[in-house]
Amino acid sequence: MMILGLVRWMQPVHGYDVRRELLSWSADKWANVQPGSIYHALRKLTDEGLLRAVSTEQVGARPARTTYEVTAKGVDEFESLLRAQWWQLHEVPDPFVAAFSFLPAMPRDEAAAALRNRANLIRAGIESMRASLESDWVRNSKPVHVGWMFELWLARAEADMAWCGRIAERIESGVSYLPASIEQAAEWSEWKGRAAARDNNAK
Amino acid sequence: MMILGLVRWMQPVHGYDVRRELLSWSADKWANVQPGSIYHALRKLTDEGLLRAVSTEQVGARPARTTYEVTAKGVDEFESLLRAQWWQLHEVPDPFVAAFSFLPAMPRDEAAAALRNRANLIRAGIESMRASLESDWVRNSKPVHVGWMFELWLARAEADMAWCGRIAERIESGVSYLPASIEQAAEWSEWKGRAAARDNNAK
DNA sequence: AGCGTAATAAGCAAATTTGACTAAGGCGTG
DNA sequence: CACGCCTTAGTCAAATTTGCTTATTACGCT
Repeated sequence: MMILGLVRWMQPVHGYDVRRELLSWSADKWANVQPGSIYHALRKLTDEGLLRAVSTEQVGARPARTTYEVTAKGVDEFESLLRAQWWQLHEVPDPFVAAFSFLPAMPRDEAAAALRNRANLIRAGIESMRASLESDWVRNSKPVHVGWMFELWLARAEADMAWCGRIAERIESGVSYLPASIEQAAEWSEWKGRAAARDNNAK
Repeated sequence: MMILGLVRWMQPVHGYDVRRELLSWSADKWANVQPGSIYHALRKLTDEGLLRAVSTEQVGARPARTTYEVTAKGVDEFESLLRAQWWQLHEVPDPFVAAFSFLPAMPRDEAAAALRNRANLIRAGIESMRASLESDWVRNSKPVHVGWMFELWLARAEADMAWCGRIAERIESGVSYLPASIEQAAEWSEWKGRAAARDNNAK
């Protein structure tokens, strides 16, 4: 719950403010927060005594907005949550890795093409990110650690891109997917058959 | 839903088989699947007509186990799901990045220490991964693309580790977090105050 | 032979997340 | 000035995920 952190930073705030801030950081991508979850989180945190509802204003006949503040307990909880992320390593689930584990289900040429495509998408991302890193806007108006986050993103993206290229080459080189011992051969043979069939259709 | 892919690969299977396979790949880490979700997913996929329940056996008085198979529709759906992951780039949410965005809330020395610690944890992971990559067990009994997945993991981990080191140095060097233009200074001043207070307590 | 532990197979309630939906107010514009 | 369209603020049901629980049977050990 890094919503807590945001409330702490922006307090006092109402839900819609939090939502806009999250969207402006496009945090729906790298955090785990879609707009819909915010209000639930705010209420839950209030029930747990980490937040305090400060006031409820109403402008015209629009939905009333409730403003929140962090309690002392909330600050403590936030600090401990924060430290959990700083000091511990949490593997992040990556759907691409999951999909890659089904490599034998893809025709060879499609797999290689998809990896090259992926490398290009990543390259495009890298270039636009590098551009904004060097733009005056980020350099002058954002705290420097925002740039550092961009650097992390860049480093990971470059590693990914290089890997895609290497693997695409190996797939194109036609090496067998089978392990050195041939026992497993039978397990994958059905898929190999299907993939081969598609290879033939494609040509 | 890569459960579908597993069922396709292992069919016919019952839930517990899928669960064991997932755990043996420790897929609860890199996929988004805890054991509890499997049975729900199987039932949902069956309702949608992607799977078909084949039989229900019972051994002794233990819970009856239901065996599933993939339907033609299920195969189609799986292929399209698979391609969505191969051809498109999906940013993955990383809680560490979220936590790092709150850097100004951490005392400088703790932030640097945590990053160095993180680098060490990653280094340990890299070493054990490199060991299993070179072990005969993986080289001989697993399809080669499993090794390739390890390589991706290694490449990312090395990028992360290097970044942690660089950033720890910068934090220790005492550079200001503030952007070049001083306007924003006020916004962060409260946190700076707190962090500085803790810096003083620590010494 | 008895006892504790692990494996077998799933179920379920509760927590979380998602995505779509409301409904009024303001603003530009033809 | 009437019209669409965007912004404001938040709700809600449905989908998903999680973690815990149940209740046999098999196995190892003394």
